[in-house]
Amino acid sequence: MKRIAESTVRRLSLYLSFLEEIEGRGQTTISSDELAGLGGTTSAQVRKDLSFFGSFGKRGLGYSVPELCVSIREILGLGHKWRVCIVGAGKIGTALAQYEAFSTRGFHVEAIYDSDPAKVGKAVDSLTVRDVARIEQDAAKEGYDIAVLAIPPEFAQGVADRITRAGIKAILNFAPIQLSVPADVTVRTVNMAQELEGLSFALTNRIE
Amino acid sequence: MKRIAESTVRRLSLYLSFLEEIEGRGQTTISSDELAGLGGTTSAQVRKDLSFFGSFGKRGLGYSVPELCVSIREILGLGHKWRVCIVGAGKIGTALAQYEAFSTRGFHVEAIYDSDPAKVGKAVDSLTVRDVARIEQDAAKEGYDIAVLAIPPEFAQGVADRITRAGIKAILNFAPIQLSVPADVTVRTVNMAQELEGLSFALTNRIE
DNA sequence: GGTAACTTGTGAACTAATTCACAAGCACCC
DNA sequence: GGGTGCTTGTGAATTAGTTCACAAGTTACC
Repeated sequence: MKRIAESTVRRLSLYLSFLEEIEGRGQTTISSDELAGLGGTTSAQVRKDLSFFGSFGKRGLGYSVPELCVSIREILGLGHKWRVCIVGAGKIGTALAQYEAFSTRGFHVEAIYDSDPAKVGKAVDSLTVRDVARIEQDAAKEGYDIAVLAIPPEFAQGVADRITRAGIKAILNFAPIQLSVPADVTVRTVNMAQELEGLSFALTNRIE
Repeated sequence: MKRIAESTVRRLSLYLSFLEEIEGRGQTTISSDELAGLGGTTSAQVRKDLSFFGSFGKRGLGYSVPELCVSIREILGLGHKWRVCIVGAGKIGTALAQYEAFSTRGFHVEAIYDSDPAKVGKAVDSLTVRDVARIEQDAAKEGYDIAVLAIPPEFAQGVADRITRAGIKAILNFAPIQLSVPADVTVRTVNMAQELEGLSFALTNRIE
């Protein structure tokens, strides 16, 4: 299988969200052009993105909305229920634990961890904050697929090392730091400072 | 001025965070190769990124850490104090209002808004939640530069329309929706579902 | 059955981004 | 002052990603 660009995967995820809404409205077919319009891209881009994985449409007709939903879900691996653990029971960590978009899309938050003894044992939604010291043994036992790091940057690399050694292969990192992990581990970093600085750059360099 | 790629801006932001740390440790010069190593890129990439904006290094020596910090801050427009307002006083909105990385990097949260009467008037940190109905007049009066949207997706486009009409030119959007805005407005969207689905894809398609 | 109106899937062309590779500049030392 | 060892800045080459353009397939209708 040819390497798939990250931009393609991001767009597939976007298409899926549109398709789910459209499916909810009862529309049964959609053309690449219509889907492109919703996502701010081009019809050729939509067709190319899908073509990496097969052919899902009917010439002259377009795509069946429900079928395309199923196909994209399959491509993205959304058939599974992924087991997620959150590390860091601060503001961001607890907000994420309660974030509904997680569960509604097949990502199940199994546990939340912190190193602060004052937080361990407290309830967050239906979960109890666990001591991060246990995370390796829990990871082995519960088989977490994804770890979400919502901890201060100075601890992030240490925790990343420990959880990757424990076998976790995917990390969603909210710490403003570049994690280094083994090649078979995938990291996505959400860096608010970086996003804001991108906006700052755009505001500053607008008049050219 | 030639159009600068978003990836370049992201990396500049990353370099800056490394440089600030390095400056704190008292190191006075750095080579493109060393900086590249920290950011997981190549020395040519670092030099090319900087070359779009001028020449900041000394051949044979490398870059002066403090000078490069200043230069990148200037490029990114971090000299200003940017005025930020947050829309949505839910979990994410309030977490963001208290997020320190905001203020330490020159982004000053001036106000937080919500439409829920039960939330309006409540305190969040040193701010009082305001009624979102006021946001246009406040924007005009206080001159917000950046709006952060932390509201449910069904309201996001409506609020985006209102604040762009009120003159805001930059939006950091946490709603899982594609915003459509006038061409002179910059939007950065942080879409957690998209990030998680990217991880799901990576986990699913790892063995090839 | 034929034709008109669509729309997909995909090589080819193009554009953007990254990496290469090397001349030119600087510091240090003899 | 000239040589040595580095490191930048940047055109050229390469690689990656997007858009074009069109053959081929589908439906609707006469």
